[in-house]
Amino acid sequence: MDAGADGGHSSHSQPTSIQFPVKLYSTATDHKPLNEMDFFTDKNNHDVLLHDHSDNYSDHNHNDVNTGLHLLSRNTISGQSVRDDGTSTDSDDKRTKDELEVELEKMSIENRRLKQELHLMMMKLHKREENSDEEHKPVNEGGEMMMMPMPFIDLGLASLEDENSRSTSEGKIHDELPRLPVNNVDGRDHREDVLDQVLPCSNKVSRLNDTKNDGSGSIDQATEATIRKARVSVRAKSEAPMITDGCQWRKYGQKMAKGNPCPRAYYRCTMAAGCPVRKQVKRCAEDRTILITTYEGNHNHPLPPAAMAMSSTTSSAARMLLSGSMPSSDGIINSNFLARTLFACSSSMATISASAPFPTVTLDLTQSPNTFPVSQQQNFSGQNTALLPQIIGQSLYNQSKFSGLQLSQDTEAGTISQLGQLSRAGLADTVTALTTNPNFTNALITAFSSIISGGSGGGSHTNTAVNTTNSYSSNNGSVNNKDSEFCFRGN
DNA sequence: CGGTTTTGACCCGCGC
DNA sequence: GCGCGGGTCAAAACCG
Repeated sequence: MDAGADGGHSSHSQPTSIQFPVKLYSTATDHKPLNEMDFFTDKNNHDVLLHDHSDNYSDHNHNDVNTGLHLLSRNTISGQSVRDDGTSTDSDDKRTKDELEVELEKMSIENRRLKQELHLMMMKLHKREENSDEEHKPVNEGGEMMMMPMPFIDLGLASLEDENSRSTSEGKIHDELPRLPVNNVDGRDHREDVLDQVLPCSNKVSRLNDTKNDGSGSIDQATEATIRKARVSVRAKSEAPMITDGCQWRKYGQKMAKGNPCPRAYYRCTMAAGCPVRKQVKRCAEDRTILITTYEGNHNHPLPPAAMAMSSTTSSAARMLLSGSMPSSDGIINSNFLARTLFACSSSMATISASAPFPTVTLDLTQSPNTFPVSQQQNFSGQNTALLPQIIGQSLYNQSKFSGLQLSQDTEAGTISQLGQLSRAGLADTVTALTTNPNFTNALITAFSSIISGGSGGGSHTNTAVNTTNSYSSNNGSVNNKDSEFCFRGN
């Protein structure tokens, strides 16, 4: 068999009894196959998102793994260089225990801060419910902070794909969220509100797309099909047969792809029964050191933090693509719009392929990310990679502000339908404004770069490099309305 | 023994 | 209608 995507390596067998999220995250790390490219295992920090550092994560197996990464980015841990194989340089040895403790303490503080923020959101929600005339239950009778399963920050297609089923039989993703009191004035489950507050922009953008629920639905069948088929592809240099993205996968097929001597492997998510997420893993025909992983669909179950990073990031990219793919009121397919915009802002980061069978966002991590503006690097340097979903969510949010997108924070009944009634042209403008601003794409790529640096090198505080040539020249790529593929190159 | 991988068969959409 | 290619199924083999 060709040393292709599959390579006869098994996805890690993991306990079917899931004690989310700690158990899974820990297990995924500990049982990582040695020949698997680990994108998201961040050895020094992780779960500041919602969990204490003092818990189970601390006993990660820190075996050095030769990921086979040939990443061009410069890996750093708190400013110190590390080799690509994840081992530290000599200077690392000089790090004192105190320094590590200080770092840990910083992360703990950040963890607490985020917890407080979440708690505040929950309290806010609770307060709003108290103000209603309806009888209600406290958000959390124990008075403790409510732990939210990870999917609540999933920006992904689930809201599009699965809300379809929600309207009829209560979508699974929605039900994965903890039950908040539903007996509100509007009778609406206010988990929606929590979603809004955690990621104000991205989720509302998703709802802009989701016009089916409010009866004003105007997304036709073709668009729905496009939505379901939208994919996010990640290109990365790796000799490993597969990247570790925090999820469990089961291989269900392999095919020889036309024009590629390397087989394409098909995987489905096995973290939950009936999870619709699939991924394809193949190698680039031109450069077999490049591993191409394509994700489709969205998880219908809680994800470990490591998986959230990938899920949210790819979903954000997909969201952007899908937003741009919506037919606008003036009849222009906005993928054109988006494509032109991307070209205009950065040809080095955006290429378009008409060969993709489905709308595909490609995150190209095979190039050096060292070409971002210093300001942007500084924005993300030192960010905890476990915060990637927030980084991207914030990125989306910030860019929406830049673009003048002022989506109502109001979560009263009817808001969703109001959002759904926003004109498509307005959405197109929003998407365009979003993507016109190079900060967004830079942010996305930088965040990914941080992940890679962190995952391969074990560093948590990854600084992107110093070289800051940011070229935004034009490109002569073609645009295909139906089969657009946007490729963000960290070049 | 249960879960995963392998691999040929099958299905389906698309272009001619 | 036919062939092709992508994607999935499912039985057998494999593995821990």
